[in-house]
Amino acid sequence: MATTDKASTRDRQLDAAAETFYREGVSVGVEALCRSAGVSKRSMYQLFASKDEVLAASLARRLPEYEARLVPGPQEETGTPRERILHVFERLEKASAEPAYQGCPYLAALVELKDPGHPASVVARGAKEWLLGFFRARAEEGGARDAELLARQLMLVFDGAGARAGAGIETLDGLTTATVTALLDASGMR
Amino acid sequence: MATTDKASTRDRQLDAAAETFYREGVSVGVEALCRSAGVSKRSMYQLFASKDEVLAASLARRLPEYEARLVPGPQEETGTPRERILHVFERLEKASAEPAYQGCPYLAALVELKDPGHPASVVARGAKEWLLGFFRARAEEGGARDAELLARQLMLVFDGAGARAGAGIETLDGLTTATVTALLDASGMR
DNA sequence: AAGGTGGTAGACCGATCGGTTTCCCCGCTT
DNA sequence: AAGCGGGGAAACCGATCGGTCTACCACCTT
Repeated sequence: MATTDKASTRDRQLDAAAETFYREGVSVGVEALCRSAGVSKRSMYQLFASKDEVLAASLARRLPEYEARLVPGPQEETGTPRERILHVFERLEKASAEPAYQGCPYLAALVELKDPGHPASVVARGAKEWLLGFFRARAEEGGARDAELLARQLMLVFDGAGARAGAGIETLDGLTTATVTALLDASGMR
Repeated sequence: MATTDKASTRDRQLDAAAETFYREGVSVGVEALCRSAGVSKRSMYQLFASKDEVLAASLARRLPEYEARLVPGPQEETGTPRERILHVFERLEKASAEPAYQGCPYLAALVELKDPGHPASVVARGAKEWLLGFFRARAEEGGARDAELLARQLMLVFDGAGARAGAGIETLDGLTTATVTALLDASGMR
């Protein structure tokens, strides 16, 4: 049948790979990757040229879902710009409370692969760029005095909170929302 | 002579190891570690039980220097609490401008070794705890409304900025000092 | 029923991992 | 000068790395 064609097999492998990479780190072995996907090495290497490509593709595959979780309505502008920004951090705090939380997978990939030219690093930078752009757009809508500055400040808080919560040295119950509120107020955003 | 006794040999190995771990990541091989220290594996394993121990010891060895760079006078309270906090971020921004900057080595270790029980993770958590304590003490001295909250906010900014600058996706010229100033003002600190 | 076809398990490859051991030389002691 | 001990180079160990390939099996077509 058509539901088990190449594409969906590929997607299932990428979903399993994304979860395994996230749980174990990017240095996890190909064997473990295949085991978690329930597929043989031969099959995986028929779809992907290398482990690096699997990593990059698995990060890319999660991107739409990642973005949709932080920003629910892509077009439907639900709420004020301020509310939409705060919503991102509420989702972050919620996610970080889960026991399996390990921090933002895109920032983790950038840190673990120190190589900026790695295909997965390119994907990860794209994810960060997208969120920065979202913050900047909302900051402009909200009339911040310096939208670019505010957006970069919010990224600092977002990535700092993700990294610290993921490392288990911070708990974030209301911490980021309190911080972001202070920064929004200081920026003159309504 | 006494200057080339066990202790100083050990320290030289740890200094070289710290630099190599920082440059290459914690997954660097023992062989490269020995090469950079100019010592054979045999000698290194006479001083350290395992690579994990070398990593933990090398992070611990850098700790006093790391702390002194962020907080110049340990006892001599130079400047107001606000100035002393801002000084930390000025040093961070200065360090992050160097081309070899890779982010805070302690946060990187926590992210790369996902194991919180790893001896190096314990050292790294200690480094983070120390800075948090410094911020909290200054926040109290400065009369912040909620010193603990402010200290945690500053750690968010510190680690977020270090991670992003280290990953090469942020530049930090004045970004953290502007952010911290806004947070200090919002906290009611004088 | 016969003959593909595609995917699986897993052997296999050379390289490298962390760690141990052998061999040998070099410098110190007496 | 003879002997000793520490350390460097490198062989070596079993395990694992990323990646390839063979052997087989289950199913689909005709």
